[in-house]
Amino acid sequence: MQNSPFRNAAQKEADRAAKRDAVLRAAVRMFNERGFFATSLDDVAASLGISKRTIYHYLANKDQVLLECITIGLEQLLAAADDARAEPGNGRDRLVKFLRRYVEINMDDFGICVSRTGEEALSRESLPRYRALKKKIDVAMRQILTEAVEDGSIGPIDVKMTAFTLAGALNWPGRWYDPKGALTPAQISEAMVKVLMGGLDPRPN
Amino acid sequence: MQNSPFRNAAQKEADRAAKRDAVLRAAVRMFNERGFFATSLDDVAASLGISKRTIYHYLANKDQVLLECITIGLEQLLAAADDARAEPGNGRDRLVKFLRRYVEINMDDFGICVSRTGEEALSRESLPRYRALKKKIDVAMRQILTEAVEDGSIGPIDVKMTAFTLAGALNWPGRWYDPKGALTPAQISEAMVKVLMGGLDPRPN
DNA sequence: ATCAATATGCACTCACGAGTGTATTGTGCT
DNA sequence: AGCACAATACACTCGTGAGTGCATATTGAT
Repeated sequence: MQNSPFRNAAQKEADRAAKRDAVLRAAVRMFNERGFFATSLDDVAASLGISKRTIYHYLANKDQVLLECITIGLEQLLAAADDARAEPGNGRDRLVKFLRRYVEINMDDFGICVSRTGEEALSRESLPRYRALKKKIDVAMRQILTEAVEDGSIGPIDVKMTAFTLAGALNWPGRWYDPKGALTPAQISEAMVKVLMGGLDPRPN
Repeated sequence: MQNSPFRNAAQKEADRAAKRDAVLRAAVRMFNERGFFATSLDDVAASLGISKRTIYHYLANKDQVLLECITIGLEQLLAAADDARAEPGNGRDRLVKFLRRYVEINMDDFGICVSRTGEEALSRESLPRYRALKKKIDVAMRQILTEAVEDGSIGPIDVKMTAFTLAGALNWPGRWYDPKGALTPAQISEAMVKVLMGGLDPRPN
């Protein structure tokens, strides 16, 4: 299979995907740095040494650039939920696994983009897809919480409010995390999950 | 003192302040609804039945409109910290008081604006003031936490990470709170604080 | 070598929105 | 009455950035 057009076609496909990916990666970094609205596609193109027109060969418009970035981030979160649920141990173990990973994703480029971007940035057409993914994650979170409550490995908390509270706390690092700071994502994630699991009230021990 | 020019001058001042205030109130609502960048001052003016030029008689530019809105929100939070610290009871009581109020402020128009607005939206000139206020609140939060740890009314938590975790959780309602929803701010605030204080782990009781 | 398709750049249009110059109206003061 | 000043509107400039038409370059296929 030296010169089969198949392999070649696949190669082309891969090339194209790699370029598209590079655009998204450059875009998400600039979105996170300067904000979505303060970033022009001309800026993104310049940072890659290409022209804006080229970007439009891989992505339909600015809105789609953002939607793709967010989708990547959200899909990482979904994958984290699936992974956690496949884990052995009790409900609490799976929950902790999920939370730990959730925080870490929120300090990754695409995750940061998710936690920094509100609905206002997306177009009317992109919103349904965005909301659907968000919903899926919320459902997964509640499911994991419910299972943990049911097997008694965490206390009998209000699942809905707890899911909201956790989501807020876990998303926040996307706002202040500094890769050049002293703490690593793993340390931050561990400390935050500890606070959330243990609560502030003193524990008899 | 029927026709004293003093009263008149004061009256004028008050009129002016009231109008300025009305502009800010209209602006903050639209910022929250559609996002800062998607809101033009023409829109804000139209919603008040005035022309954009009038807005510029009360505020220097769009950046200042935003800064004022955020400042109002942040100052409410600062006031909440002061109030809480003046409260009787132990450290935990004061902390709970502060947290409860913090959440509620984040469901008020100006508070929502604070939690929805990132640094990217502000101009270089406005940032120092913004950051200074943010810092003050963070300091106050840590102070309250430290006092509670020291008098033993909450567990020996990591103050810095806890402050971050709390801030995230408490700010989140600004993103999803819907005034037309079933839950009142007081209910949400109570439930969230309960989750944070108690944690997820089961408590022997 | 040539053709078709894909990739890329250049230069443009177009809309929108921040901010302003100037004219007009209203209001209290003397 | 007339003056000074605040309030407000209208109509404008000007920059910026999304998106596009067209021309060119590159590359794989025959």
